Amino acid sequence: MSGLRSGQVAQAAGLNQQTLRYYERRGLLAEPDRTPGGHRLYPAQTVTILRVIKAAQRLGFSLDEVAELLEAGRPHRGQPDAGLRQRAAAKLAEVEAKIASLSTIADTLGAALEAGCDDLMDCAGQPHCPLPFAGLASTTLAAAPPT
Amino acid sequence: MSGLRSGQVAQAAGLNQQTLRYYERRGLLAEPDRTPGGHRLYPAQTVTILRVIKAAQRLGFSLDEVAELLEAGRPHRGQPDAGLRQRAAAKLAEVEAKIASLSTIADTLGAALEAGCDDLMDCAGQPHCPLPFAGLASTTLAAAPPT
DNA sequence: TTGCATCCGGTACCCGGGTACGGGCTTACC
DNA sequence: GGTAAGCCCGTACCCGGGTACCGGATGCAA
Repeated sequence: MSGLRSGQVAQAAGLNQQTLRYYERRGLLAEPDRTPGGHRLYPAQTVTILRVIKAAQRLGFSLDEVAELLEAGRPHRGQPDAGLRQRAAAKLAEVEAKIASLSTIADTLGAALEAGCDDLMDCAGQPHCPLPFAGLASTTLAAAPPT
Repeated sequence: MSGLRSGQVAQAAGLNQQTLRYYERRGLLAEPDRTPGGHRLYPAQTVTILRVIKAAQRLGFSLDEVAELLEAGRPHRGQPDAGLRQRAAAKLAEVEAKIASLSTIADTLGAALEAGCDDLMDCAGQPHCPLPFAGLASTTLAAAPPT
């Protein structure tokens, strides 16, 4: 019933132990139990958590955002936490915005390929090729919060 | 017909001069002409290029990748560069993969919201909530090149 | 020609996200 | 009990992408 040791977890999740400790420091991973000697004992669930973290992260969430998401998705302790929903909903909107932008890019790339557009710059700068890059850029910038 | 000075370009593109020089060092921006005194004189096109760079970058391309894209999209000098097409096509595939992943995440978030799934971890770890996070994670990992 | 805004280059620093290293203590197994 | 593998913590380092600071040189206009 001991749980998993850091090495096992790390291996199972495909990352290294330093990273586990790092996530722990960052608050992404709860502090696990310890053996009497001080070695970490992780619940099996941890591997799943790590996968989730990695997945979210790969998709453009920062560790802080991931932490937020996890936090947001945590069991309501006492409160029917509507705040979580809001965060989740906000994230959803973010994701959708990213998808939209990426779709634009994809279309653009596709169109460029199709059209034999050989110089992205020319295309973006001149009206002969319907490259929405520039517009996309400004749109994106306008839509984005002051980074 | 002096062209634009770094400050103007920077302002027009919404970033600062250091960044221009940085991009130049990185090879994203060609070295511009100079005044006799050594001040940079950018062609107006540069602003567009910068917008493109920013747009691409915001969408998850690293500077190196952006450089590649620009390089790829450059006029064929002598060759009918099929290589460019390939790169562009590869990027397109990448983008589409990202979109797919993001869509999964979006669906997941949406489903979680709908289902009143309050703890992402529980959901991801147990079958009662159809959260594809874990699967997504492994899929993504498997599909991705050795980062 | 003087003067102020700009720009130059170089170097140093910041942040996010890890990763490596090293000395020392646990665990586990024989 | 001995010994190797594994883990501990702290600290330092790496990379990407910028950004800041600085002293000195230019640009440009009055």
